[in-house]
Amino acid sequence: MGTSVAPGRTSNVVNIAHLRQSCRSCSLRDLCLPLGLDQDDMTKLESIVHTRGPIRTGEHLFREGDAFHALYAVKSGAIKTYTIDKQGREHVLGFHIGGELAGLDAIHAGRNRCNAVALQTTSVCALPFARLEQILHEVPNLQTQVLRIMSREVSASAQLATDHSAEERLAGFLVSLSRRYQRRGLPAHLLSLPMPRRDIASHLRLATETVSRLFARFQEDGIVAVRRREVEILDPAALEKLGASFDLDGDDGQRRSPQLR
Amino acid sequence: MGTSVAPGRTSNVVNIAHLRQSCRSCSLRDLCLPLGLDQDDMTKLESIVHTRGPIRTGEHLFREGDAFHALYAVKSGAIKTYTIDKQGREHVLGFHIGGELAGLDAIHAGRNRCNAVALQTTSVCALPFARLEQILHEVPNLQTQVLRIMSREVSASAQLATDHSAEERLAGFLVSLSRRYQRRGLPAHLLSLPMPRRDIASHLRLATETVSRLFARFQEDGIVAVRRREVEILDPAALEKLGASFDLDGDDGQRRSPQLR
DNA sequence: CCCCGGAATTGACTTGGATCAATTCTTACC
DNA sequence: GGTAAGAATTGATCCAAGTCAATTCCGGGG
Repeated sequence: MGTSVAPGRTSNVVNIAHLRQSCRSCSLRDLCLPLGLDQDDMTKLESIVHTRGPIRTGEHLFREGDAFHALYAVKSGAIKTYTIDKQGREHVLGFHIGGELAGLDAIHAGRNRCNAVALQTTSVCALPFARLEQILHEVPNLQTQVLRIMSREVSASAQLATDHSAEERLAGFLVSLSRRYQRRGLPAHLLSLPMPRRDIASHLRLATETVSRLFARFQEDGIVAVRRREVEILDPAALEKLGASFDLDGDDGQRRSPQLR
Repeated sequence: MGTSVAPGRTSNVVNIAHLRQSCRSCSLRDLCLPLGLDQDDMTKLESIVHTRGPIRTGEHLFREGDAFHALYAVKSGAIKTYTIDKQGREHVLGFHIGGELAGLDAIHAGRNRCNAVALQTTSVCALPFARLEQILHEVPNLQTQVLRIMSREVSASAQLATDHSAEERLAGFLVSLSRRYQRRGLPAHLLSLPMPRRDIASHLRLATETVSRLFARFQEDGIVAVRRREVEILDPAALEKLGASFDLDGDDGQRRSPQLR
């Protein structure tokens, strides 16, 4: 797998040469790590990043138990992470769309704690962790970024834990997805979900049927319009009121002026 | 309790002078950040850390919305972190005992995302974040430590999310507490819980009554002996089997030889 | 020592969401 | 274009855990 795209002969070479300088011109530049880096810093980051060609739907990016050597930034497409418990049940831990980082939970144990599989054709940037750690020393802004991203991850799961009822959980999920789509530059009120109901259900610890019924209910109430995997948010305010969630980014819009230090 | 024992007049001065060099001699040295630091590195860390005298039961260490400037390492005692949702309900996010770090979720937003309150008389070390960030550049091992700790936090919440039934959640909670007590040097099979049932329930998203009933059930089954806040684990294996959880530290005992890089 | 108030337990009842079971809708492939 | 296989919806029933309501257990203060 790996870079074995369409099995073209030269594709590897071309890819790497082309993508080596991708951070600078990447459309996700403001989402992924490079936020606030100057040209020099960017060059350092680019020197370690390498893009992995399209991963097709259902292919795995990594598996639980694999030795950990890289973090992955999603460039396009979407992945889900999950574990299998002792009883053989799958638990979806999360979804990652463009501009989001996967694999952070592996740092601690030195091996991956979950499986990551593509929900669509997906391409990712691999950030070899050993090298990343080195340049974190040299590039203060990058260190800050990584710490902030990990911190956000911690907040996000705390967030999820506060939603109680099935209704709150699904509403919260849609609100969170909407925000992430927006950040990513996608329409915030017309979500095209990359994952099946089953995965949403597993992620929210609900039965598939419950998710389906809730979508139906939200639709009856005029909050959303659901067409299979396409969810149009008609009444964002109502949705936010249903979720117990607060804003993950802190006080609306403060994000531009990082309060740190 | 810290070192301020009897409330002497000069205790503050003495405290600070004494505690400035505490990391080196701290009994939590192997738990908290300093793991694997040499003398020089330790000195740097000590230069920024300062201990905060006893926080009494019910006193807050920080509150949601406060500007973030420090991480806190618990030296002795225990704290809980929680949020209040829009409906005014309290949600316990977690508990921190000696050797554990609180406030990691605040880095991202630049302000605290939750409240932290002492469950017992507690003393903590404050790590001013701005200065910590600086020395992370200079002390590679420390950076690694911080990344690993944050990563573990991420794994831990993923972990919690995989437990489904009430039984699994309480069993998992006890197993996790037991491991943390052990790491901290406390008896792993005789837990004295610093928190009331209500907090356990909130943390596990259960009703207090359910927690109570489950303790009763576990006791009937000979898995634990419960005497109010004292829980004796009689059959650790059975408890572990009940929780869906896997080992947070990865492959048993590897911890001494960090697999990273 | 007794009394008070919060913590914990125990019991009776209710309910949200799971489970089981069809049925319909989509998409992919002959 | 027809069919097969999975995805999603819808309906009927059941049960784990929540809620409501006492009761008991402690620890602290007068």
